[in-house]
Amino acid sequence: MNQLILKTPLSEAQEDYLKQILLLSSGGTGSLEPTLAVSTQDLADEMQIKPASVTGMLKKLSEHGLVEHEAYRGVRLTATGYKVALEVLRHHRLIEAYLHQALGYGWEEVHAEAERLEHHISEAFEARIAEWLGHPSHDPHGDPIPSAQLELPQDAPSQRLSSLEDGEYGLVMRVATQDQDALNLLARLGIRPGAKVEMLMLGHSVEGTRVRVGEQRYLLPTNLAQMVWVSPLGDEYAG
Amino acid sequence: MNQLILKTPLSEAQEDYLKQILLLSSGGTGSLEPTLAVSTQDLADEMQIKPASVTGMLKKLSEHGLVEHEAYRGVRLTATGYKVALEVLRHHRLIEAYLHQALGYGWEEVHAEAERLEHHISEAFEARIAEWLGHPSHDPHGDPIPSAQLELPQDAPSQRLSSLEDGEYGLVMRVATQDQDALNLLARLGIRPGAKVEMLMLGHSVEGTRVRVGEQRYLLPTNLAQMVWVSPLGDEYAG
DNA sequence: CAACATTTTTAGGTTAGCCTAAACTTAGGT
DNA sequence: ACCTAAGTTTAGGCTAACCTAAAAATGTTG
Repeated sequence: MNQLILKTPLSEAQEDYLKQILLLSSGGTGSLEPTLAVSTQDLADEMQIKPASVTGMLKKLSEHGLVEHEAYRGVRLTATGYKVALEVLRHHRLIEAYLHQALGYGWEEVHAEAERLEHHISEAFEARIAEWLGHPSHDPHGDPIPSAQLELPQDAPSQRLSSLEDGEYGLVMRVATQDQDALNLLARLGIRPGAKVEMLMLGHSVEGTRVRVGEQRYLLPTNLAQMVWVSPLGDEYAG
Repeated sequence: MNQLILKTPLSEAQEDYLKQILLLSSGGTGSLEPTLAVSTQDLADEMQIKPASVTGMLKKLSEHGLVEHEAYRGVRLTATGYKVALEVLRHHRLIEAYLHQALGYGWEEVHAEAERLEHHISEAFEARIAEWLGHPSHDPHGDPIPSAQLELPQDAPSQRLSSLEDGEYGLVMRVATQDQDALNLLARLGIRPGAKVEMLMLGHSVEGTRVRVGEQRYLLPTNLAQMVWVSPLGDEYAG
């Protein structure tokens, strides 16, 4: 319903740039407010292309009024660019939710498929799957889905699993990575949105982060523990 | 299941060429046996591009061993090219069926959406929607869907609606056009797979083709009546 | 069977989006 | 304040898939 009207329809590459600028500028906290400027390098790393190619594309996006690019100082989304990025993100996350709930994909499997489909569905398709899903506010990774009006749901505050105190319990709210191997591992351990995780005593060490999920104890690489966002439960919820 | 392994993954454009060569070479009869060679001109017309562009692409497809192109004499699919074309067609028609049955699209609306999606779904997605649908043999237009092994269902013989005798009844089996306006008109009149149509007395004239659908009588442009394939029912099934 | 209209190919050009290599900021350490 | 490393931009290339214009092959027809 919120079909944005632009002079030129955007290419797949252009949509991906805008989406990545949004994700990087909001710093992976899930809040999606485009605060910081994003560097050419960071975009290049994220998109697996060379910085020189990024510069070229930023010039084009800038001419189209979708970003503001100050040479050597990074790039920011304009109001229009921000809306387009949210629209792409809405497509992506609705598709993830649909693949999971309607077609039985595992929550860790949906990203790659959504990544390709997000650029090729119509507004009608978006509307129909949103309807089927009951207009969900979050995707299977716990990421917020912009509404049809491109507004973001208000998320309860959460913290990284790695920041829980020894003995503290957390309810997993988000798994914030797109790395397929990381997703596979976390899925295998049962660390997914809705799961309860305990930070073990002496849980923080150079060897990693020690946690309990269900009956099992795991030594988790700390960088993985940083990708998992939890809402603390207090020790009384043990079990 | 039947993921074809090719040295180079094909581009969207290449897949479209192979699909169109298959559809044109089987002459729109629905049988999908690649009998005739296809001319550069016909491909150019169908795909809305210039003949010169077609020649260039045929050269490339020929180098990849997907078609045999004899200069000035048209093009044919090789065995490999035929399989790829069937795979693309399977994607297309499964998607059409899924959009219709799972997401409530009208049968006349599904083509455009499927046209874009067919190139961007994984084999896993194909398998899941095929499963959900119960491995259908035909899409919402009545076109046959190649099986996962790329075999085609055996269709009962049918004839064009325009070839029914005066007073004869026909059961609509296929609506063989991709023209959106033609589809809209036929859908509005209730002429869809499964519908029963009567050829009226004096039904054939230069003004068009006169038919009855349900309670209503229509003067149908004859070219539209030629797109509709029916299985004759005999007059006794009146009503 | 020669001439012409049609079809097809060739030759050369465009745009999008990537690349490499080299030149140019900018910022940090002393 | 300078010098260097890191980050960025410029310049020049490449490929895919389209285009136009002109040349060449085909086949139909008088």
